[in-house]
Amino acid sequence: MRADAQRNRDRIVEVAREVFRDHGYDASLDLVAKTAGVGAGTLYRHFPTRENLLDAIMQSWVDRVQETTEKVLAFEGEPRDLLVRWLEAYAELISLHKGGPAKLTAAMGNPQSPIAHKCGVLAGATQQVVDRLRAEDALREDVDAVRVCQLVGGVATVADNADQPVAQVRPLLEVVADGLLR
Amino acid sequence: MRADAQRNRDRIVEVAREVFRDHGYDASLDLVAKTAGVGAGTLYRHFPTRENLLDAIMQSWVDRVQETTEKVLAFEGEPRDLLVRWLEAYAELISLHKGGPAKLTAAMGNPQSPIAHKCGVLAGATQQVVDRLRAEDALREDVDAVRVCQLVGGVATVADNADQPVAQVRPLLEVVADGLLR
DNA sequence: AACAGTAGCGGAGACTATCTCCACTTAGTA
DNA sequence: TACTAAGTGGAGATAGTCTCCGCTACTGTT
Repeated sequence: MRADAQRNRDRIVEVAREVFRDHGYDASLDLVAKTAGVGAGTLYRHFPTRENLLDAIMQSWVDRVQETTEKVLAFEGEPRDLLVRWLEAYAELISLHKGGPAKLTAAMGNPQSPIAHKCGVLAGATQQVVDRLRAEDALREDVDAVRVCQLVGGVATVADNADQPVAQVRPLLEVVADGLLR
Repeated sequence: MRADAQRNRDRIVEVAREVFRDHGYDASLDLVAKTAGVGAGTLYRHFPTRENLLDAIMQSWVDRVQETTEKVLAFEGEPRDLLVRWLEAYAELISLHKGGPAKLTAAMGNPQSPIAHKCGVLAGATQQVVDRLRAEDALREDVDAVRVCQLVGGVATVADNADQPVAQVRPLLEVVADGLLR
């Protein structure tokens, strides 16, 4: 990629992050372009869809997921504790942006989605948690990582839609955790 | 209201129901107007916002909720059976329209919403189920009707976002049910 | 340093959806 | 039948998405 194109790309991502934070994820993309000082065509060439742009913005989010994941997986203790910790971490991670829970949970089950691969870390970590609980025979038989993600995703989506802070759904996550365990 | 205005109103509601079913909740309102054979102005005078129109459409939905509710509440059997039946009925009822789970679950916690009062029947029925389980001391202490609604709403929302049929989330509802019970 | 070739740019404008305005039509009434 | 105000419809204002293409200027070559 040419140097000036790279500069524009970076600038668009940087500006978009601010615009989306200030105006919500529905903000006009033309506004993003104008604020970044580029034409609409330039924005759309770099990011054909809104999702592609979100994808780029989320790169820093992926780093954060990685970090949190390692922390939780390092935990050695009761299965229920591990599970609750993971569910909470998961809910928090997907709720960092308004609209995140719904978007990420939908992307999780749809490999076509441009942000699907960003979810890989989350899916992988959930799988690891499931494996550990399975090894200790603490989990229901009919449960897999996908279902865990769906359940937490659902709870987080509800909180997000109601403009509630994620912290407030802890009791729901405990219910989910107890339902997941034997 | 003048007779012709009433006719137009009824026709718009009838047509909108079909259009929304076929094209999703985001269908163009101008399309609804055109299909109903009225001008956009007529539609917007009767229903200033999209939500107002949805509200009108949902009247028949309320009737259906009432009916289903009575059926489930008439069930006499094991607490877990009752709960699972209700969770399934609930999920199905809020999933009748694409986008319904998210909209209804959000409205459930927001009394300002134009469709909030439509949820009264659902909330009431859930409360009745909770009361019965509570009487039999089958429910966790920290659980109330609101939380039950949030959990099922979340699961249904995930299914809806992923374009899965509601029937497919039965296992998730069982997990939720087991988590809710003592 | 000058040049050529092309990657990349910008923004006008096509397209679509929402919603308003007001000249015109028609139901209800006397 | 004639009056009047409730009701209508659809053109057009406004706003967002996305494309097209003539022009600009970056980069590698000489």
